[in-house]
Parts: sequence; C-alpha cells; structure tokens
Amino acid sequence: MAIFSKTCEYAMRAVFYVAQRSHEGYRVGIREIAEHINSPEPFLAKILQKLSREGLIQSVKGPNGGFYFDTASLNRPLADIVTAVDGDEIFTGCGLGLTYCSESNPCPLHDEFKKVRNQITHMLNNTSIGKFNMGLIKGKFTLNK
Amino acid sequence: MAIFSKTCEYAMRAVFYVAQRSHEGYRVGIREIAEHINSPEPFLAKILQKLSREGLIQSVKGPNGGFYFDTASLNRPLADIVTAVDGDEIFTGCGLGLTYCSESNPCPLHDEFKKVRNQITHMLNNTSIGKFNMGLIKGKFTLNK
DNA sequence: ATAATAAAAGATATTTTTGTCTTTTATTAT
DNA sequence: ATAATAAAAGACAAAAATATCTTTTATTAT
Repeated sequence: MAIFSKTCEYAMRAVFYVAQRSHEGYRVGIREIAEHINSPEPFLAKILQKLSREGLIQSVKGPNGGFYFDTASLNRPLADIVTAVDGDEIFTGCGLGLTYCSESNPCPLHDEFKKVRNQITHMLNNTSIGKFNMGLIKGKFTLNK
Repeated sequence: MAIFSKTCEYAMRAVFYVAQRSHEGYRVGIREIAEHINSPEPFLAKILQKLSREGLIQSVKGPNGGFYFDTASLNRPLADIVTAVDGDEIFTGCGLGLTYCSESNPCPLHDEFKKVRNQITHMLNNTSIGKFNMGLIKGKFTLNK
C-alpha cells in the first residue's frame, strides 16, 4: 500500500506536467499527458474530468484544445488536488482507522501519528501546483515510470 | 484513502489488544479480539493467521487456546506487523508512485516526501507491540470504533 | 479414547479501485 | 456551414481489497 491512491498519484503527476506545459504557453491533450506521466489514458481522462468539473484545472475542447492552468490555478496548493481526488481522510484520519479517535479519546498512535499527518499537510499545503515548473523544464525532476 | 490499508489497521489494533491481554496473562480468542477492536471476525482471522505463520504472533488451538505474545514478540516493533501485512512500500515508496524515483533521479516531491516517510518509519520502528499495555489497561487509550 | 474447543486452511462472495470502450458535446479552422 | 479535433459523459470490464462461510487440524479436559 502506498500513501496515496493510484488515482491521486496520477492526478499529482498530471497536474505537475500540465503546469509545466502551461508555463511554456501550451495546452496539453490527454494523450500527451498520459504518455509523459506514464498512466492509462482513459483512466487519467476521468480524473482530469473530475478536476475540471471542480474548476481546479482548465480545459477547452476542439482543435488546439486541451488542459492547462490559469494563473490563479497555478498558485493553488497540491492539497486541493489531493482533497478533490482522495478526500480529506489523509489530513484528518486516525492512523488505526478509528472514527472516534481524537485528542480527548486518543488511540495509542494518536500523538505520533499526528506528526505524520502534520508533515503531510504541510507538504501538500506548501506545494503549489506550479512550484516545480522551472525544475521540470530544466530536467531536474522526473514524472514518468 | 487512509495511510494504511484496512487490513493493516485491523492488524495493528488487534496486536495492541492481544498484547495488553497477554500482559494480563490471558490468551485471547478471535471473537473476543474482533469484538474489542471492532473488526469483521473472519477477516481478522485471516490476518492473524498470516502473522502467526510468520511467527509474529503466537497461538494455540483447542480449549483455553487463542492468540498471545511471548516476551520476545512483545518487544518487536510495530513496523514488523505493517511490513508483514502491507509490505514495505510505505517505508520506501515514492509519493507520486514513480518506480525509478530516487536521490539521483528524484520526483518533484522527493525531498519533502522523504521527511514524511522518515516520520512514519520512526513511528513504527520506535513503537513496540507491547508499548501501550499499561495505557490500555488504565483506559487511557481506545481501540474500538 | 472422546468430546469440546479454537485456530488453520480453503473456497467463495462482495465491494472498491483501477482501467477500457463508445457516444456525445463543444470548439476551432477551413 | 462543414469537417476535424479534443474533452465530457456514460456504460462496461478487470483486478485488488475486503468480507464470509465451511471444512480440517490441533489441543485440552474429561
């Protein structure tokens, strides 16, 4: 088991790729995205449709259409993508899966697990969708395989 | 999506419960465990069978039988349970699900995600199976719902 | 030895996640 | 207006995770 679902992994990779291409002035078709982030094209399409419906990514149909990010969207935190796709369980859930685990009624792992959750929350809130554009353009980072 | 699989959550809760009862000198039947940690009994049985096969938990069949931990097992880290049940992806996997992500070929989240993984690894390696026995006996912690 | 107990093992079922295919709708260029 | 393009939507399929049921095996107490 990975931390994020496949769906969420694909979403994050796609978002970084589209952000980079947006930064370079392009819109990107679903095929190009899927190829570059190594994901199943029709499945990724579903994911991006969902993000699009929620206004997290922009898209236009037709020739020269595709997905892109406007400036406002580029500045959104990655956390918004994760929440849209996987919900907020990762930010708030109990490590042992206990619904009623809380400060006043803690599970054994509560205190230590809170640190993990906080780290994840910090990571996702402090990473904007466009944060890695330059790094990606310069080939500093990988997004496929 | 939670951090750990349902299977793993049940395993961790069960292990803490059995440890506590072991500490009090009892063996515990699968029904009692399932009731106290609020998990489906036959499914939990499968999980404990697996842990038993790997020698992580002790069991005896027949009257007065059940699951328990010997002293050596009580001192094992929770990480061993997680690994047995969910594998080691949570300790080593890339946040974006990239197989070839590494120090030399990092994904955009690599550095930040490493901190998350380290926190999880630390938590699971520094939590022994028997660590919360007294806290559980004194009612300081919850394991059900 | 026998009966009762409880885990182990095997087979099966359901649900969720992941993945695919087809049709429709919107946009653009001609 | 028409044809070409590309996303949106809907229906469907496969795989994995979760859950259940039945039979077998080992142990204990009588």
